[in-house]
This record gives sequence, C-alpha cells and structure tokens, in this order.
Amino acid sequence: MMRSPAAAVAKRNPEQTKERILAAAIDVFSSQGLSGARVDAIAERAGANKRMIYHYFGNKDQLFVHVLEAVYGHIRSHERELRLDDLDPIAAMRELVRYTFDYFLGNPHFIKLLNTENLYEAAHLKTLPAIRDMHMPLTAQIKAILDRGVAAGVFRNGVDPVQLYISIAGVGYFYHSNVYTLSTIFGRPLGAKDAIDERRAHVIDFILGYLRVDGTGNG
Amino acid sequence: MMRSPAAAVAKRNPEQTKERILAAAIDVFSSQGLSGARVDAIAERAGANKRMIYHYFGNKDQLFVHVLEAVYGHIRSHERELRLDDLDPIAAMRELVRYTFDYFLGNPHFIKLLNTENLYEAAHLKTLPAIRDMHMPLTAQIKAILDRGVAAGVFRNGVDPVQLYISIAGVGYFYHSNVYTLSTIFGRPLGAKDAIDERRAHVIDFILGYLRVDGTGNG
DNA sequence: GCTCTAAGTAACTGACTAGTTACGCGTGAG
DNA sequence: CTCACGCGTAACTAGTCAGTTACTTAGAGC
Repeated sequence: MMRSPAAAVAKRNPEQTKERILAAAIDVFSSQGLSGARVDAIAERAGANKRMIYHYFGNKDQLFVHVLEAVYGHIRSHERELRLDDLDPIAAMRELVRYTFDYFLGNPHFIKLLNTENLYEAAHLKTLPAIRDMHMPLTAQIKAILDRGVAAGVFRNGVDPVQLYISIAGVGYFYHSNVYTLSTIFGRPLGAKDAIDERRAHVIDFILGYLRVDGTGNG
Repeated sequence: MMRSPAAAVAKRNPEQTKERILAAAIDVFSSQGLSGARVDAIAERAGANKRMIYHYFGNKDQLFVHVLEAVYGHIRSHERELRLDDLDPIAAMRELVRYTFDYFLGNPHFIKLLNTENLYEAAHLKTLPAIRDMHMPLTAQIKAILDRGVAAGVFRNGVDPVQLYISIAGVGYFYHSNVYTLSTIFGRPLGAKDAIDERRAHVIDFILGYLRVDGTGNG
C-alpha cells in the first residue's frame, strides 16, 4: 500500500521526536498542571503519536520527571554562564538578583512547573539523584560573592548563602508566580511592563539594601 | 420502609452540611489541585452526598470560588485583629512580618490553593467583586506603620506599601510554598522546626534591615 | 536485497468522572 | 395535624482518560 503524502514528509528522527514531545510536555504541564494535562494533548502538540510518549518516557509521571530535569538544567546552566567573578561584589550581586528576576519573568512555565511539583511535595524531583549536585555550584557562587563583599567591607557578615538565595528568588518568584491573584486583590495591573520594571528595581534595592553595611542599595 | 440507624443519627442541618462540604473542599482542592480533586472525594470526606455539592454550590468551579473566598476572608480577618496601632512602628512591622510568616506556616492549604488559582490565572478570583475591598484595609494598615516609622525617623522614606507587602509575603511564601523542591535541591530539611525558626529570624531581619534607616534589623 | 530491530500508527479498553435523574423523607408554617 | 418545600440518597449516564494491543514501515548491518 502507498504511504500517504503527509506520512512521506515526516521522516524518522528519534531524537527530534523526543525533543518535540518534551517541549510539548513543558507547554501542557505548565499550563494545565499534572492532573489537568492530557497525554493526548501533549502528543497532538508534539505532532507525535501518543504511543511514542510511552515508548520514550514510560508514563505520564516519568515524562513529568524528565520535564523537571530539563527545566532545572536550563536555569542552572544559564546561571553558571553569568561570569560573576569578573564583577565587583556589589555589581555581581546586583546582576545575580536581576538575572533571577528576569529568568522568572521570561520563563513563566518554570514557575508553574515548580508550583505543580510542590503540590505533589517534590515526589518526582526526589527521584532525580543528580539534582542536588546540579545546585552545589549555585551555593558556591553566592558564597564567593558574599565572601568578597565582606572582605571588601561592603557587605554585612554572617549571611547564609542558601537563606540569601531563597530570599533573592522569593521576592521575584512570588511576584511572578502570584501576579494574577495579586493584581486582582490589589486592583493593579502588576503584569504590565511599568509595574514589572518598578518591581525589578525594588527587588534589587531590597536585596542590596539588606546586604550593604551602609544600608543603601546604591552602588 | 424503615430508615437505617446511620441515617437516623444524621439529622438535617443545612448550615452544617454546607460547612462540612466547604471544609472538605479546602482539604481536597489544596492537596490535589483543581483538576486532581474529585467531587466524589469531597462528598465522601464531607460525609455528604455528592448531590448536595451541586445543590449548594452549583458545580466544581463555583465550589472552588467559595473556597477561595473563605480562605482569603480568614487570613484578612485575622490580620485586622493584630491591633498594630498599639505598637511602635518597628515592633508593629516585626509583628506583621512574623504574623505573615507564621500564617503561611500554619495554613499550608492557603498557599496550595493560591498556587492552584494562579495556574488558572485567577479566573475564579476575578468573579469575586468583593475581593478588592477586602484588601484595602491591609494596604492602609501597612501605610500607617510606614508613615509612623518615617515620622519617628526610624524607617526610610518613599516605600510603596503594596511593593513592601509583596516582599514581606514573598520571602515567607516562597519558602513555605517551595519547601519540598528547595529541600530536595539544597539537600537540607527546610521543613524541620530548626530550619523554620532560622528562616523566620532571617525574614524579620531582612525586612527590618531594609526598612530601618541605620540598616540593622535590631529594635 | 534480505532480515531484524526499532520507530511509528490507529483503534481499542477498562476504569474513572462530572454532572443528572428520580425519588424518599424531615420539618416547620399554618 | 398536614402538606409543601427543601434536605438528602442511590443509581445512572455520557463522556473522558491513561495506558495497551496489534499492526505497519523505515533503515542499519550483513
């Protein structure tokens, strides 16, 4: 029997099919949650057959695990490319805070996937043994900036890098994560460009204002 | 036909049935999300018949709207009972930050429900016209503390109450919301009492350290 | 050019799910 | 007392879902 024209166009390409499924899964899981996501919807968006999802990823939950691994890998690898060692401590910290804020802004799916995973109490993430190693450079990176700042006499002493990172991420994450409910309860369009620019400035001011020994956010 | 003994025990009580359904809905929606929640599960947990959910609340989504209204009402009404006017500005701010942190700690369902609602971009919350009025006292409360602090010369000038609230909430919310993924990626039990106490102190130090003109969190 | 393995497809299935139907019964107003 | 209305129940339905089966086809290795 003749192959249909449509089938003739789509050549075999296992790697690309896997990639397309993963990208579609990021889209659908982040917009619908884990329970709300439909495997059929992921297959359709990927332009792949549903059977291929089970072939490459096992089941819906394992596909979600692969999604988490991919998105964590993305943010952490971009973070490592910042080359903060080339900047003075204050500029380095400002850049880290800005990057973190803008990463959340530019990658809303990351926030939604993390919120979904926390709904399930990190059950999927816990099955990824490499995830912890992936985050050790981040802690080291922050510790290095803090140490340099303390040595230069510009940062306060005794700040825990992990606590600080949670605060840096928190002031940005919460804004982006809850922009819909916050805009509604306060009656302000917090998703508008002006509001986001204002928030970015506030967040940088906030972190630097806390860290600097003279208490200002100016550098 | 004779009524069963079990049915005889359960007397009619519309108010209590509504309450039980709402409480069960908070439990199930917060642990399973909106898509993951099963109407049958809510009915069973409420000890009510599924038909009663449709009788009192219309459908699953409208039930979720009632849940949001109930939980927002709870946090905001408790906030108003803090009587922060009786405290000096620094003590008042410290108490507001502590309350906010401990409210999230003691009400994990609140965080999970808000995350779920943000997944749906506040579609349900937007149908509650009273929600904005419910939050005006909060903004006013924070503004009053800030104004008193500036007048007393202990707080920096020009801080936007809404931006500040988002930061106060953010540094606590993110910690509690993402405690599962953060504990996993950093390999620390952030849900343990010691870690929570440390975080609470850090958060208070952080907000006060930013606000105070001398840059310390000490009062 | 043949064969074997893996990529890919379509139709299917059993379990589940939101919402409905039809009816029984408790209670308070008159 | 009584009866209408609203509380409450069980069984049902139409549709949906994750995962499977049975199959075809592409292409690498010989």
